[in-house]
Formats: sequence, C-alpha cells, structure tokens
Amino acid sequence: MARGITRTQIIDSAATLVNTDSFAALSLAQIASQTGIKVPSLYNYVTGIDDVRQALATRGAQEILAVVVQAAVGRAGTAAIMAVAVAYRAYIVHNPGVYTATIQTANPDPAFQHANAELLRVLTQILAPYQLSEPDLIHALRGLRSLVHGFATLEISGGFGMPVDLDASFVQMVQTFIGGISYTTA
Amino acid sequence: MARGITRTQIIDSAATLVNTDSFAALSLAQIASQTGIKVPSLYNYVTGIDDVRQALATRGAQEILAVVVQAAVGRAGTAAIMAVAVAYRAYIVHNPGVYTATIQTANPDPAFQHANAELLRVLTQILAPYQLSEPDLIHALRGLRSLVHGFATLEISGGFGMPVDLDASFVQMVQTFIGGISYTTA
DNA sequence: TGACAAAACTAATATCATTAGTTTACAGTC
DNA sequence: GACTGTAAACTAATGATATTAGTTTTGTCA
Repeated sequence: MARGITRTQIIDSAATLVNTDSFAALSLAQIASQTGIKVPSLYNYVTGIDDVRQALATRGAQEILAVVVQAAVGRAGTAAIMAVAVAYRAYIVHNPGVYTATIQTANPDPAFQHANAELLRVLTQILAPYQLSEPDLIHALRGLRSLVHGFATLEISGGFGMPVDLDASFVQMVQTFIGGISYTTA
Repeated sequence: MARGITRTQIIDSAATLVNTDSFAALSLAQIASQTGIKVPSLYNYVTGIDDVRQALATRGAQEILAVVVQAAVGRAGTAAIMAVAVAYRAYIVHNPGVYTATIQTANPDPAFQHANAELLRVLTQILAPYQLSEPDLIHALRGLRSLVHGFATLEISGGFGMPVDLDASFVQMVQTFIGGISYTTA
C-alpha cells in the first residue's frame, strides 16, 4: 500500500486529466487510477467529485489572478491592458480544463470568491487612468472580461475555423476595445 | 400505451429540460418521464443521449441563424450590427441550455455545419459596408462573435455580480466595437 | 381476419458516484 | 519490544446512469 497520497496530489491529477482530456469527462475512476489507489479511498481526501471540481475551480481562479497580477506589474495604461489580456488568454489556452471548471462550477468556497474579487480589483486599477465614470467603469470591466473570455472559450472549443492568425485577431480586438474606452473618456 | 411519440417531441422535451434545468443535468430518464414512455423506448427515435445533444446543438444553431437573419433584414451599417448583437444575446439568455449544447457538443451533423456557415455569411455581409481588408474582416468577425458570446455566457453563468444595467453594458460594448472597426477603416 | 412492422415493454449489463463496514499500517506509549 | 489507537487503505453493496437484447403489444393493410 503506497501510503501517503495527499489531497494536493489528487487535485494535481485531476487538473492534468481535465486539461488533457476534458472537464466533462472527469471521473473518480480516472483520478484513482492515476494516483494508484482505489476509488473509495479518495473519499479520505475529498468529499466527492463535486469537491474535486470546486477545488479545480478555486485553483484556476487563483492561478488566473497570479498570472494577471504578474502581467500588470510595472505596466500602465494601454500596455497594461494588453499585457493582462494576453496573459489571461494564454492561461485559458494552456489550461482549458481548469478554466472550464472555473466557469462551470458553482463554488461557494471563500478562496474562490476572494480570488475573483481580487481579479476584479486588479482590473479596476488598470482602468483607473482612464478616469471613467462609475457606470462606464462597470461597462468597461464587463466588456474586457467578455472579450477575453469569449475569444478564449471559442478558441479552445474550436469555434474559429482556421487557427491562422489567432494572435493577431486577439491583439486587434483588444486594441479596438482600448481605443473605444479612450474615446468614451474624451 | 400512448403510442405516437415523435423524435421532434423528444427533442422539444430535451430543449425545455436543458433550458429550465441545465445542459449538464440532461438525462434520458428525465426525457422519458416528460414524454411518458420508458427510457429504452427512446431508442426507437434517437441513437442515444449524444444524439439528443447533437440534435439540440443543431436546433440551436438554426434558431440563432433565424433570429440573426430576422434582426438583419432591413438594416445596414451600425444599426445592423447592433440589432444582430442584441438579438443574438437575447437568444442565448432565453435559451441557455440549448445554446450551451451548441458550443459544448461536438457535432458532425451537416445541418449544424451549414447553419454555422450561414451565420458567418450573414455576419460577413453586415460588415461588408466597412470595406475591411481580408485579414481585418476576419479579425472583426472573430471580435464580434467573441464579444457577444463572451458577454452572454458570462451572463447566463452568473459571472457578472449584480444584474443591474446589463443591457446598457452590452450596448456600450457593442458600440465600442463598432467604433473600433470604423476607425480601422479610416 | 390475419400478418407484419412499428413501437412500446421487461430484463440485463456496464459504468458511474457514494456509503458502510473491515482490514492494514504506522506512531506513540508502556 | 509488544500494545493500542488512529489514519488510510481496502472490499462489498447501493442507486443512478446509459445502453443492448429480446419480448410483447398495437395499429394498419391486405
């Protein structure tokens, strides 16, 4: 008996599985097989498959926050927005399963809520230089998230026919957005 | 035995179920219960649950196409883009389950492919007046789809905190986009 | 009326998640 | 160094799922 499995290892295994296979196909049987224990033993570390899904969602939210913060430091204005958008999209493309968990899992975990709130705070800070009115700020925040989320999810689901020039399309889209809020300001 | 169930009724039932409950929770047991027959009898009309999912996806694509075409007729330029975006979002918000099927189901059905191709053609026509270069046209198409898809999916998954002023946010976002492609042209 | 096909059914199998109850392994104590 | 208690693994069983096989019923048409 290879005693010594940890909850973290289980979530790690689940993350790998959902990123390589799919979030929908995640099962305890897969996780048990990868971690070398039997399915019921998993219940020593998680309360069920929903617990695993929520843990993935929380991890995803925290990782996105980290990636976004990393992209934002030392940058301001349009450069900051572009860097954040690019980093956000990159995370989604490289972690499609975990990101899917982030949006498809109802998650009351305070850590999840906190990471999301922090993300919103960072984005708000990045938009601060534009001195938008309260409603316009909300509009801009929603627009930015919609843009990046929409593009990335269509991208990982194969929604765009040919994969050519996806980078260029994304950059242009974000630039259009940046131009738009600039004009709103003026 | 209430003989006379049809495949259409089964898909209708499934559509109602996914829109009121959720796409993920769809099961043959639910459909059988709603249509008044036993689960195995469903196999006289569908090849399995994946067949139902694909049928939902195809229906969604066709309905979206119809809604978009309806919004586009008699309009041109910015008015056409706005009308199409609003109609698209409205469809998603009112048919969240069917729309989810549209994006989460791998669907080789030619009718599905055709509806998507037609939608792309309509959107291309709407952008024609802007006389974009070939790559810019592709960028704009991707941007428009990302925008609407992203906003609507975040909306139906409760991604935006408060539901206040969602209409205003959406309109402003689309206007920003329209302004952006106009400037690209000039 | 009788035969055939369509459409329902029951029964059975395999795969899930989950729970209950049991055994094993390790750590600290006498 | 044996002993005990707990943590962590296990086997076994249950209920829900999709699916398949085989059977019965129903309606239509000759």
